[in-house]
Amino acid sequence: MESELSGSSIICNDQEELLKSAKAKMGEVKEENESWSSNKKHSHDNNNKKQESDYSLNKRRKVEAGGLELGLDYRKIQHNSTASATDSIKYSSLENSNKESKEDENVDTWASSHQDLKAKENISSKEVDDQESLHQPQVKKTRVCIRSRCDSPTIHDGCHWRKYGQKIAKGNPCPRAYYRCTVSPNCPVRKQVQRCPHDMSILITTYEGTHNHPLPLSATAMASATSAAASMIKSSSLTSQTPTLTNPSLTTSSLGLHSTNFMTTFNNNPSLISASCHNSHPTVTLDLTVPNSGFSSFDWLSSSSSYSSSTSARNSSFLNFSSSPASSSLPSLDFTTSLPTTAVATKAIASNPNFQSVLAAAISSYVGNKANNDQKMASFPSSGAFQSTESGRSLTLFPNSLPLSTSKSNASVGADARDHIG
DNA sequence: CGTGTTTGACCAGCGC
DNA sequence: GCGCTGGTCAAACACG
Repeated sequence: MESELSGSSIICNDQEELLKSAKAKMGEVKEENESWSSNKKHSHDNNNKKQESDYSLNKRRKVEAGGLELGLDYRKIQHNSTASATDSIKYSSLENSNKESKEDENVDTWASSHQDLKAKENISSKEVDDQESLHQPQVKKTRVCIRSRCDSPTIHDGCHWRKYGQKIAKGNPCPRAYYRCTVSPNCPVRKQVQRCPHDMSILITTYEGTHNHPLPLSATAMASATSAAASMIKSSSLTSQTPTLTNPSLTTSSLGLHSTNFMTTFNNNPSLISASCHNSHPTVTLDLTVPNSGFSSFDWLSSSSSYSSSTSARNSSFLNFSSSPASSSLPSLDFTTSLPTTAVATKAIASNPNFQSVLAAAISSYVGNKANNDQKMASFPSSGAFQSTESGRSLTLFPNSLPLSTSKSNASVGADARDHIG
């Protein structure tokens, strides 16, 4: 299973080589630059100004951010976040088309540079790249965004990450952290972590790339979810027909009762789903932070923590899918036209097996995590999913891409989101 | 000493 | 062309 999952590529399997060659090129360029860097620095006032601007801007933003960090002391902000819980819900459910789009823009501009490099290099990679080049020539990498309520700096997804940068993004007082996978030296996978500016309790994690190495068990659930999500988008974009489940390991039958129940509930409430469409990056987003009906009975709704018990009402999921217009979109959906389409999209997505697989994987993660939490697990969970030391959490796969005027859907799965990072 | 984080600097893309 | 912004690099630093 592990190899199976690790082999399920999210986007492109040969990014390693792409990055290698790209980096090699960058290295060359850098060497060239360094040979004349002194000239450059002294002769180009613009650069100096730019540097000062960069420096002062970051300084200013840091001051404005008031020392905010990705980590979150829930107790400190509880009243705040609780008070803003409804706001957050409103934000997510009512204003998602606009505000969230803006937020997504902030969060989802990730790794475009790699795409640019890729395009520039015009490197022919195998499998997926071939498909992408053939069918999605202008589509950027698929990304999977996970929104979760989490008081730690990042969610623990089982992989090993190394932080390589942090930036204060425009429009968000919270810093955005950049991580790369260090399980394998050349693993191209990156992730971006940022807190939602409208609800500091929500952690937005965006994944991009495909692991080129076997994953630890604890990471397979996330990998499965992201892989399936990306596969769904890919298949949706590659064919006008209903996409097939590209990851056979992701079947609801293998995900346990909760997943099945969720699926049933979800399918019985197609209105909980909607679709939105953006340009550029096809992104899948699953947001379980928005309350909704029909899922409150899940026993893995944690009530063990003061936070979760007091805020269980807002523990739910919010499911979204979006894809690039350029890559078409979900089957039977025309995101470019009118938007009673939301209802149509909702149904189409709900019936999309890939969507279900994504959902199932995500739910599986929670279920597994919850179980592991209950056991105060200290090692990799056998059921996959996240590794957490706290009970209760909510997971969100979120589609960032575009602000198409479509409204977002919500499928609630209340899970108190308190992902914990290791 | 190895590993990971912090943070100022740098670069490229994009919009005006 | 210029400035803004996001993403990345890499030296310095922290930690076990």
